[in-house]
Order: sequence, then C-alpha cells, then structure tokens
Amino acid sequence: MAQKETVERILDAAEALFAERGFAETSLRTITSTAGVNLAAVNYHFGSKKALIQAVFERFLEPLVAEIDQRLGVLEQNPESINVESLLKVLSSSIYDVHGRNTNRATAFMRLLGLAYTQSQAHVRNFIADRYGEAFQRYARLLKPALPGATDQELFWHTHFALGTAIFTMSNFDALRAMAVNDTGHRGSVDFIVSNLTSFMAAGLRNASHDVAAAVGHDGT
Amino acid sequence: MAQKETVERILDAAEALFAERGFAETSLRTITSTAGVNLAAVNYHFGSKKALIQAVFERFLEPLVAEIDQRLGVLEQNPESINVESLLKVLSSSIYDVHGRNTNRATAFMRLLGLAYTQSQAHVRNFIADRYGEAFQRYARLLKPALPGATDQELFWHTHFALGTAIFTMSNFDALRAMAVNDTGHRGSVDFIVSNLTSFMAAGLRNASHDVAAAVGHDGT
DNA sequence: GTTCACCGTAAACAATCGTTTGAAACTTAC
DNA sequence: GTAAGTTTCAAACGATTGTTTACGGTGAAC
Repeated sequence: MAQKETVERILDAAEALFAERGFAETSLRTITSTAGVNLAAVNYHFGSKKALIQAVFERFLEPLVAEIDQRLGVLEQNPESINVESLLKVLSSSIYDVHGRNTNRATAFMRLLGLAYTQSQAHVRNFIADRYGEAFQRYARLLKPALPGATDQELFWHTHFALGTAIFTMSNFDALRAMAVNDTGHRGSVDFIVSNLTSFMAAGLRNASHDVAAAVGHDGT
Repeated sequence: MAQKETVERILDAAEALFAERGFAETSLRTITSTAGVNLAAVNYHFGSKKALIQAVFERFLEPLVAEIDQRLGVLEQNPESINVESLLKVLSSSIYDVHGRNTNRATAFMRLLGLAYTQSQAHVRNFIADRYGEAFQRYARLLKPALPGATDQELFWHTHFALGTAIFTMSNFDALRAMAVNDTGHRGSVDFIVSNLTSFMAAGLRNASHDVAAAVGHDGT
C-alpha cells in the first residue's frame, strides 16, 4: 500500500491546496501535513515542486483530453452536425462525464487551469502546450469551418475570449455563486449556469466577427 | 527631491514587476534594486508589502474610476444613447485616455487588474471593493435597462461572463499576444484586440438571453 | 549653533521556503 | 533468516523572504 497511497494522497492534497491558494502560496509543508505524509516524500516521489505541479495537471488532463478526443471523433463522422454549439457541448459534456457529479473536483480543476494561465508559472504552460497542444489544434481545426467569414486572427482571439469566459467563471465558481444568491436570491443550478455560459460563448463567437468589422480596420500590426 | 522621488520610483518598479510576475513572486529586494533605492525604503514609506500593493492599485485606479464616473455622467444626460456598446465603450475609452498612448503601461495595468481577481490576495479584493464598489454599482444600474428581457439571474451571470472575458484577456495579454503571433503570424494591435473584445462581450450580452431560454428550464435552484 | 523632524542606509533579524541527508522501517525474494 | 531494494522519517541544509534596528545625513526653525 506504500507508494500508491502516498503518491495519491500528495496529489489529492496538492490539487485542492493549489486550487485554493495558488502555487507559490502553497508550501510543500502544508501539502504534506494535510496529506499526512512526510515532507521529504514529495521530493522522493516527484523530484521537485515543479514536477509535482505538472503531475497534478497530468492526472487531471489525461482522461479529460482522451474523452474530448473520442467525442470529437464521433462528431467527425457526422460532419453536418458540427457547429459552434455542438463543439462547445463536447467540452462541457466531457468534463461532466469524466469527473461525474463531483462538482468540487471539477471547479477546483478549472481554478487550476486559470492559475496555470495567470500565475507566471511558465513551466506549466509549456508542459500543457507540449503535452496537449495537438488536441487543442484538432479542436481548432473543427471550429474554423463552424465560424465562416472569420479571419485567422479573429478566430484566434475569439476562441481565447471564449476560453477566458469559461476559465474565469469556473475558477471563481463558488465565489460567483455566493454573489449570485446575494444579488438575485437564486443560487442557480449547475445546469442553468453552464447553459447560460455556453450560450454566451456561442453568441460571442458567432456574432463578434460581424460586428467588429465596421468598427476598426483590420490592421493587426 | 527626497521623498517624492523615492516613493514614485518604488511605485513604478513595483507596478511593472507585479504585472510581470505577480505579487508573491516579486520580492521587495528586486523591487528596490530595480528602483535604485534602499530595501528598507518600502517599509519606511508604505509600512508593509501589502500596503505597497494597495498603493500601486490606488495610484492607477483613482484617475481611472474618476474618468469612468465622469463619462457615465455625460452618458446619463443623453439617456437614449445608453446601450451595451456605449457602456462598454466607456470602459475601454477611459483606460485609453487615462494612460494615453503608453501601451506598456496600459497592458501592465490590465494584467494587474486581472491579477487582483485571480491571485488569492484577499486584501486586494477587499481594498478595491471597499474603495470602488460604489462606482461598480452605478455601472450595473445603467446596464440593466440596456439589456431588456433578461431576468435578474441572467443579467447577473451574463455580466460576470463578460467581466471574466475581459479580465482573462487582460491578465494574459502578453502571453496571448505571443501565442497569436505564433499561430497567426500577426501580433494584433491593441485597437484591434480591444475592438474584438468589446464586440465579443456585446454579442454575448445581447444574444445569450434569447438563446438559452429554450435550452434549459429556468429552475435556478 | 542647537534642535528637531524627516529620510536614507547597512546590517541584522526571525521566519519560511525547497531540497538534501543518513539512517530507520518496511517489503520482497531467495 | 538473511540480503536487497524500497519507502518513510527526523533533522538539518543553504537560500530567500518580509521586517526591524541603530546610526548617519540633511535641511529648516528658532
């Protein structure tokens, strides 16, 4: 029971603590103490703190990307069913299916994804880009014909706008829900929020290109 | 020349370094050394690192919020001119006018705004909420009639979706631009990106409500 | 010329960080 | 039961962190 238990306990604790406070703000000592293992165990099993961070991402991204990839394969067999909404649905459904009803885990991971972008940790971005860049490119290839009329530049920025919308919302999910119940009296079901989020992203992707053309010259310097 | 020079040199260096690496990742020693002042000067003039962080935000939020507030006052005198686009334009124009053509400062400023949300620094969020919460509420009051047909719940979530889009883009501005030049060959001018961002947010705000109604029951549990 | 308040400086402070060490405890295999 | 290999452990390492101290310098007030 030795290794596997220790390694997974470290990963569980690290995942939760990183999501809660960030990478630099979480020390190995708080990780190992909440995991109930010795301090040296992290460097023994993972080698370094950076490697631990990457392992946390790897554990989560591996099954998720596999699920997305498989669903994209299914979608490609019915090309006429490919559109913005169905492509977005692939993502939300994959997250939901891979990590099931464990909403805490899913939101914790989304916060991690957001932190990977925001915290300067370049090695995390490089790791993700190296490891899963191919999957992202496949997704982008399918999205492009679903948004006819958009230039490559527009496609890039609009997809990252949509990505940002999702990451921000998920990474602050609990805080936003608390504010929502305070402001509106309704907490909002997960389905309700995800549906609204998907609609927002789809509307932005679909309509931004048409609206922006008149407002600015496409210099792109 | 003593005090003013030192204080502003510290603020300049801190602003640039915080934007570049984040708060926890920037030590007082690197701040004071790039500012060319003594290490103890930070604690002497500001009291602590937290107070320095707040001072950095205060220095650039103060004129910005004042500019936004003034523009909202102008807008309110022509109520028929109030719509989603004009309200979003108030924000982008204010940033542009306050920090002028100094693109570096503006993007650094954007990253700081994003970091304020993302980095767990609770004291920053509390400071901003206490200081500038009133201005945010005024903006929200003007936005509501600009989005007729949306329920309070939808209004809340969609505005926070838009907020997330902007914050994510801002806080990763340089990284996204680097990816853009890699993927598309174009870096994208600030005007181009801001225009696309505004269009994306406006499209999302306008159209999300209509699209979502059919897709999910408005349970909001 | 002395006082006084303010500012800059070098040095040290205590705390915390990630990492390493060397030996004990354990598991596995023969 | 012994040897080999793996995992755990307490302790320490060197480096870096934010903060404080004690002292030197400056310039205006009177």
